[in-house]
This record gives sequence, C-alpha cells and structure tokens, in this order.
Amino acid sequence: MAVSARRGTPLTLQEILGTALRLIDAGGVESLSMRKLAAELDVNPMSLYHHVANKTELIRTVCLNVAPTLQPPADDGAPWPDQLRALAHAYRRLARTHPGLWRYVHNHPEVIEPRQGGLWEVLDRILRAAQVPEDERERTADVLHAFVSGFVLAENLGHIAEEESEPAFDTAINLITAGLRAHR
Amino acid sequence: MAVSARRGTPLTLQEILGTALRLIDAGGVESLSMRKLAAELDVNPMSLYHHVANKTELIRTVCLNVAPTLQPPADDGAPWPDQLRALAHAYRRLARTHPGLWRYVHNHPEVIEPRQGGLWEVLDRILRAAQVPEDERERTADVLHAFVSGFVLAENLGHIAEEESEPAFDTAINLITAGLRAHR
DNA sequence: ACCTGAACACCGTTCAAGT
DNA sequence: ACCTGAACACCGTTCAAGT
Repeated sequence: MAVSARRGTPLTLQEILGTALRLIDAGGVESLSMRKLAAELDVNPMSLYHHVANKTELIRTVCLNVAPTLQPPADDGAPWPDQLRALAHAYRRLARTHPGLWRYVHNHPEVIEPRQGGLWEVLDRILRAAQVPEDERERTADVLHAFVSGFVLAENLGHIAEEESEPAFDTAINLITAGLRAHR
Repeated sequence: MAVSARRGTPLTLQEILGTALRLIDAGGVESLSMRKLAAELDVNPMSLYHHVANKTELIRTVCLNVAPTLQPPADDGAPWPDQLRALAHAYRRLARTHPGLWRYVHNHPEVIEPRQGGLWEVLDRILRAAQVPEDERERTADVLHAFVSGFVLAENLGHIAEEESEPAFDTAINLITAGLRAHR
C-alpha cells in the first residue's frame, strides 16, 4: 500500500492536476515547479513522477483538461456578426479565467494540436454565413483567430488599460465585422 | 589589470550583448543562460556580473539595443492603406529577424515601456489620414497593434503554414483597411 | 579595476531502495 | 503498487579573495 507518511490519503492524478491549475492560476506557468507542487500536496517531489511522466506532460494534461471549458456558443440563428462577437467573447472569457495557462497555450500551440474544441467549426460556419468565399475561408479563420488572440493577449499582459477594455473589445470586433462585410 | 587567464582581451559590454543576441537568435531567450553565455565568451560566469546587474537587465539591454532597428517608413505621401501596409511589413520584418527576442518582448511589454520607436507616432498619423475620429484614435491604434502582433506571433510560432504566409498577411492587412474604411 | 572559485538556494529528473 | 532519499546535472547570484 505504502501511503505517504505525511498524508493519510494516496495521491491521485486529479489532485495533482487540480493543485497544479491552482498554482498556475495564482502565479502563471513560470511559477510552477515540481518541487513547489509536491510541497503544496504535502508529498515527496518524486512521488509526482508516479502519476505523470514529466513536467511538460503535466502542464499539457492540465491544458487538455481546461480546453473543453470553452463552450463556443451554438448556432442560435442570430446574424453572423452577433455570433462572431459571442464566439470572441467566449474565447476571451476562458482566457480571463486562466490567464497564465492561456498565455502558455498561446505561446506553445503544439500542446493543443490539432485545433481543438468546436471553435474552428463554429468560426467556419460564421465565415460561411458572412459569405467569405470557400477558398479564403481557412486563411480568414487563421487571421481572425490571430487577431482576437492578439487582442486577448494584449489585455492579458496589461497592455490595455482596465477601463479601456470593453470599448477596445468593441472596437476590435466592429473593425473585424466591418472588414468582413466589405470583403464580401 | 587582471585580464582573463583564458582570453587575451578584456571583456566588454558590447561583446556580451552581441553574443547574447546571437544565442537568443539561435535558440530563443529560454535557451540563454548566464553560464552558457559565459562559456561562449570563454570567461568565468561571474565575470558577466561586472558588466551587467543581472540576467533580466542583460536581456532588457539587448532588447533596447535591437528595438531602434525598426525603422517605421517615413511619410512618402502614399495613400494611407499603403502606408499602413508598409508599417506592418516593417514590424513583421523585425520580428522575423529576431524571432526569439521579439517573442520575449511581446510577452514582456514592460521591457520596452514606454511605447518606443516612431511606431506609435506613425500609426497615429496613418489613422488620422484614415479619418478615424480623434477620440477613437488611441484605442484603434491599440487594437491594430494587437491585431498585427497577433498575426506576427501566429507566424512566429509556426501556426501559419509557410506557403500561406504571404497570402495570409495580405488577407490580414486587407481586412484591417476595409474595416477602417467602413468605420470612417 | 576586473576577474574568479567556492558556496547557496533553487531547478527537473534518474535510480535504487524501502513498505 | 506506491512512495522516498540520495544523487546528478543544471540554474542565477552573493561574497570574499585574488591580480
């Protein structure tokens, strides 16, 4: 059995992932160390390696657990600009809930490869509704994703003042929809 | 005098900065360590601290040295969409010359605070030419910067396929100019 | 003035040993 | 099966000592 001397309960993967996410939310991925995580769990650092191959895989697992939290809004029949705004809003919300983790994923996109979550399907549907020609749709989706995540990252890093946040988000979405409309 | 036993020449700040930039260009900021840098310079790790306060300050100095390399194109009287494209192009070029360093700055904007380089002045001039109303100009500049750097980061991270790079850049710029025009 | 070696407080991870 | 301690190869940085 060999339960930890310092704890009554055996260590579980869920416990590890939960605590890791908490530490990441608190101080960003940079602040997460295997040794600190183990201390937080009141366990020997090396015990973690019985549940997880290494640090990279641990972070990746945390990411893959959080990713499905993004629930891209379903097609409610609203005009496409409204749906685009709603999608961007959902994306931004997730980023704000886990800023450190989101920043990590954004800088290590390979972690979540291939493009996960209904996000890309929904985006494609919206671009179709916006009558973006088929041969430009994927490219346009890439560009829009880069634009919105660029904005979200700017916010995340405090590059955009708190009280400017909402009006700037409006400006961003309006610019995109106006651009798409003109492109039609 | 006390010149290094292993080297004939005394260590200079310029030499340190140059080698640091070379290592960063080769492997990103993550791969730069004081100890590796010292080894590359054939010097004791601790000698570096005679020329530089610490690692963060070293990287910051490298950044501040590279930043002026961005020469935002001067006002040549061309239509504003062309000037906007040229500005974005210059920005993107710098990012491609030093991908690792650019990524670092982009994720640590405080390094270059306040907004450096003629970039922001030029951007403001262009938005004026595009007849963006005065009270929206700063906000719009923030959004455009976030958009373009979002795109550049996506490229930087290999999120956009090599052969898609140029057409995607076109799509990005066209979307922005179309959006600005409609907003007028 | 400039350089250095030893030392400290951190990392991630391997491996052999404990229950 | 699960946990652990000692050990290794890395970090950044301080400090006292060398020339």
